[in-house]
Amino acid sequence: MEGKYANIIIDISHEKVDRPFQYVIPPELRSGLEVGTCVAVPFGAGNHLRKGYVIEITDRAEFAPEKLKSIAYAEEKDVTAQDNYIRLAAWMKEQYGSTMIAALKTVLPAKQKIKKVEKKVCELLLTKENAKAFLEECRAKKQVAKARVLDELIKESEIPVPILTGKLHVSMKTLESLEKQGALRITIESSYRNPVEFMANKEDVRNESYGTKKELSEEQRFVCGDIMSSYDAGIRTTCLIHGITGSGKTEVYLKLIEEIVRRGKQAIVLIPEIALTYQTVLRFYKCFGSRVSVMNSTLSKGEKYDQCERAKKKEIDVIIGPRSALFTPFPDLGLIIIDEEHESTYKSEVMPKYHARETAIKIASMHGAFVVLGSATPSLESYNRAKKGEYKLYELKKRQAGGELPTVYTVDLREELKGGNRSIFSRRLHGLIGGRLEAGEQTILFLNRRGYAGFISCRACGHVMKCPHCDVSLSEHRNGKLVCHYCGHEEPSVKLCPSCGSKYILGFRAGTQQIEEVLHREFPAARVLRMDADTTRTKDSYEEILSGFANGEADILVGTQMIVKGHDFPDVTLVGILAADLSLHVNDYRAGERTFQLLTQAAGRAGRSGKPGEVVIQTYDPEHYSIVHAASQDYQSFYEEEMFYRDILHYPPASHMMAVLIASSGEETGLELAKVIGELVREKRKAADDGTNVIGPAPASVGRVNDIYRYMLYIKNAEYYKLVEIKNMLETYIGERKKREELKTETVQFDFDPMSSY
DNA sequence: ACTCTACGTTAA
DNA sequence: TAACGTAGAGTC
Repeated sequence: MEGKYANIIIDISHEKVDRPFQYVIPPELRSGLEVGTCVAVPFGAGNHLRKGYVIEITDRAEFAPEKLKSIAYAEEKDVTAQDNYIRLAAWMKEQYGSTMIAALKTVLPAKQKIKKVEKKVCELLLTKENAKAFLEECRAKKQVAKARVLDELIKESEIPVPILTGKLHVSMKTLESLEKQGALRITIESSYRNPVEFMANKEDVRNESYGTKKELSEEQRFVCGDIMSSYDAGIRTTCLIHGITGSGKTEVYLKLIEEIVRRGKQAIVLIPEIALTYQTVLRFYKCFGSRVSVMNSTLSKGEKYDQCERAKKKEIDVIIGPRSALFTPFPDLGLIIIDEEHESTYKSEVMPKYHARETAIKIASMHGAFVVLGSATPSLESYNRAKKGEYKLYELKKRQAGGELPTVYTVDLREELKGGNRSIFSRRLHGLIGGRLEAGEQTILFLNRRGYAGFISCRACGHVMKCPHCDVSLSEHRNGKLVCHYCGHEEPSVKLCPSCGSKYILGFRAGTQQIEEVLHREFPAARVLRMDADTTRTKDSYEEILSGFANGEADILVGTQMIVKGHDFPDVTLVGILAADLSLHVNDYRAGERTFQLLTQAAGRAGRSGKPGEVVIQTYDPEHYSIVHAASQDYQSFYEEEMFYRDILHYPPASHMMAVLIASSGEETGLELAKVIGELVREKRKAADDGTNVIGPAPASVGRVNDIYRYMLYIKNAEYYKLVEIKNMLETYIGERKKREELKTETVQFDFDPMSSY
């Protein structure tokens, strides 16, 4: 790449210098320099040579050119892990439309707070008498700080540095000077803490009931064997394991990791944060002991840093964690496993809005590793790729404990209304709950209100108000109008159902709290646990409720989607899904897919340990394909029907879609810019004639945040790289207008194949 | 992280 | 007022 200047991030862990600095590229380095290259540059007043990373090469001087210094030299092109990760950051910036800094920050392991982890200790080297003499000498020289230190050290010969610098107000300089004079020594004790050992203490590890190494079933053995022999043959194709709920995917993961570790490689296991529980971690700990570690959001930066260091030094072979664990710097990475691959938490919500699946595949290809995806309800994206042969598909069709899949009843709530039942519980569900209480078995009641966004539906016939252009539900605005958040289509609110004329057409309101109250009224003897955002403020309370329920401390658990993930409840034989429609009609094209996933996962909770399970799905729309196929536990049919709709409407994975968020402090200026951008893309693409489809602009569903107005554009194209081209074009366009100071508060953000609605 | 600078303290 | 110490700013 041509360019006179290089923007460089200095390798110093301090927020104040955590930004690019521009340097002149000397002629002899013109050819050999690229983004990601490690260079040495003079930095600061002392012009000390420091390590840095090239993040951009440009012709534009962004700083007074006469003040620019020159790069001293470029590091030899050794393929260190670090360089790999810089290149990964550059890839993410390009793929997902982010700043280089943001990409680097997500990719590079936390370097900060090293001091807190390293325990620095001051140790007196002189004898007490000599020290006293030296102390007097310092007093004489008016070196009060030094005197203070010596005074303390005479009392106690070993003192941690933070105490000296903190309480005694002594600078590091003073201590160093004392060290030079030979009065004391500063020693660094670095102590790693292993969060797994911390978690998995005592009897639990020896307790056999927590599923130790079981014999693999024939199915499981076949999958492991086939994957490993492909690996040994040098094949690195991504694998998708589609295994029904309870088919024992974790056993397959454990076996695969064992094989990979035996070959001297390391493995990363990604799980949705919500499923990262004591139970899960313990299973891995039992297999790999202290060679496994956890990464999660409750760890401090220092602890995260520890994990990275241990990974680099090969002190661990396996790391378990959420999305961010992807960037654990293993030197010989062999395998990345993504469990519950369809989960939307694998897509980052902040810049860079990367998807863990694609990023994992990129990382794997950089390391000669491969990726295994696993789910009972694979995302349409993954299953589509498996069908096209891009991924290798494996199926696990048998339940591990030999149990049958539960019996599913679909209850039509419209019929309940006709029959005069206005309760939250249908008569069937009510009866079954009573039966379970008598039999002493457990029940889970599930309210899937994720992304619930005020859709309007008819209680009598189930009709839902939809956009005539986008096939997503219309949302009710405060001004009473119904709005589509993809294209901006607006229509007045309705009093009577346009389909059947009933006046019972309105939004849906019910919370876990109301359900709990009704339960107390109807089943006074039942012990009820409730789990939602209110009752799980802290991480521990979440764990407490789940394990409490698993241990039989309650008869009924009421909760939102958090209860259907991860935990095994052997005594649950009834699952009630109270309003399956809630997740069906959010204003998002993935609503059908999400509903199918939630229902299947929830139904899979019932009857896990041999005892037969029953599931009741309550809905106003029993004919909807998501509900029908979830009830019959038929992924294949669901996939085909959903894919048919995606094809027609060019939604992912049939096509790719880029969401463009335009934010501005001005209501008009924002809309104006959104329109201009829309037209710009339309013009350019009409000329190219490549099937690009521009939708909008429309106000975002949260149209104003902190007095910033937000507008959305959606751009669709079958080719991902075409969208990247458009993104790059828009980035330059915005950059130029910013430089001419035509744009000030306006910002533009991109989200590729979005998982969340705006 | 390191250096520089400006300001504060202190003992003569 | 020098000499020492310290807090804060800036680093292309």
